Amino acid sequence: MATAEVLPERKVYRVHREKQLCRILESAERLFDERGIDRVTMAEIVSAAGLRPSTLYQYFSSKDDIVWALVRQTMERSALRIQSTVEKAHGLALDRISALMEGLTEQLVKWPEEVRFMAQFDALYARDWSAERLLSPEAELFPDGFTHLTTLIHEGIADGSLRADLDPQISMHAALNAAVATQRRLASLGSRVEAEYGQPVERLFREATRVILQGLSAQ
Amino acid sequence: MATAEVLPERKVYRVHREKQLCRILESAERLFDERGIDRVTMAEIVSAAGLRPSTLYQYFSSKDDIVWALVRQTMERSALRIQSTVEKAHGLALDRISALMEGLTEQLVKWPEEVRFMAQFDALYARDWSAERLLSPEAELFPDGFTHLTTLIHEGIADGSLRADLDPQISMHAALNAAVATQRRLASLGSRVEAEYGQPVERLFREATRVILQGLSAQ
DNA sequence: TTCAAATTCGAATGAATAGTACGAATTTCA
DNA sequence: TGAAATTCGTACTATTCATTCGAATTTGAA
Repeated sequence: MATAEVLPERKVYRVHREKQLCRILESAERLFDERGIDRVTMAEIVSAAGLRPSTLYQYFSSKDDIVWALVRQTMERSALRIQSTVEKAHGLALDRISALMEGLTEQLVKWPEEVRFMAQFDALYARDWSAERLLSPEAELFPDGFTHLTTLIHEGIADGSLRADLDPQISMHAALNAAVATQRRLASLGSRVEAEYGQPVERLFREATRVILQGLSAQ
Repeated sequence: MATAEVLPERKVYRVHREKQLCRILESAERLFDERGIDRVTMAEIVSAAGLRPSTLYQYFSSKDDIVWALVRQTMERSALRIQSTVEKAHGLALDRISALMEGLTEQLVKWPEEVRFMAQFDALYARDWSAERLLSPEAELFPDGFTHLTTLIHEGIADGSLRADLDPQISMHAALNAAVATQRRLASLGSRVEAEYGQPVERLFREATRVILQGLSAQ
């Protein structure tokens, strides 16, 4: 009692645990995408991951735990990918916004399951997620905070690439939100879109971002 | 066997049944919005409607039945409301599109729970809905079919209100889809949007539609 | 008021489900 | 090789769920 106890320094097989964690998350992600988050049971995840129930509970204490881990992972991944796309872009503000849209397109085409998962998150979890738990997707995209977006508008007006009548406080938020919303809805509807509109998802999304960019552009 | 049996002409207390049906659907709608479709149990719907389980099953054979009835009802209602908004609009194609966007705004502001419900539908049910079961939201809006949208672009280019470089085959689909997607995502995120962007949902949505319209507009 | 049929109720059933507990077997890695 | 970390196997509890069935109640027409 007199001296602080040294923490047990519990030994752990880190690489092994990391791999198991991955197995579980991958299985869960696939199942969530195939059947919807709320319809997937722990037992299914267990057997998809090739484990026993008691083992799974060594890693996650509930399905919600798994969901949140996946959300975090997915957001981080997609933020990194899109950031790297955007970083390559220089020049006019409009071009940088265009690069951002291109990043969203790439994600939609290459990792539609991720986008679908985030769409489920939007519709089901976003409303009662606690702020501490997670940054918003946009915040994840722009670590400097939303001032970055506001600045972008200012720069664009200054360099003549964006319309002068845009409102720095909200235009960029609105445009980005519209793009993300469109991306996620198209991912969710998937082949149904193609059947009804007779156009591939990618084409429709590109056209949507083109319209949005056109709406921001100076001429 | 020789003669066809006359159908029993089963007697039914129509007005009573209609009222009960309403009770059930209203209770279910509220619960679905509060807690998410897949997390609501039959027992909850039952008690929210003030019935016994066995009574509910006289009206709906499963939760899916209830969901689909609600989807149909919600789509019909919103399509009617928006149609009436659009019908009042005349003149340039751009103005008619603008009226459509205004209709979406009104719906978002006045009946956000309906929009949230449809957002859940998009994310969870849309992928495996059978075409016979339901028209798409856009098809519901435009009974004449999608040719209407294509025509609208043609007219807009002709009357000089829309950009000449739009693609009649997809521009309008893309714009409408973007607007609907934005509307549903904003409804889902709700107060979270306001907390993070510091702007009311309505303001953000109006700005998004403004950008989209600007992107379609000739100058 | 009466009566048959429509509707509701009460109670019960069986199936899934989440989550736990613990000792034995297996794997990891120093 | 050996100690410890991890998994397995199994069994168990308790809950929640959807659904059914026959009895009771209510309805509306005569």
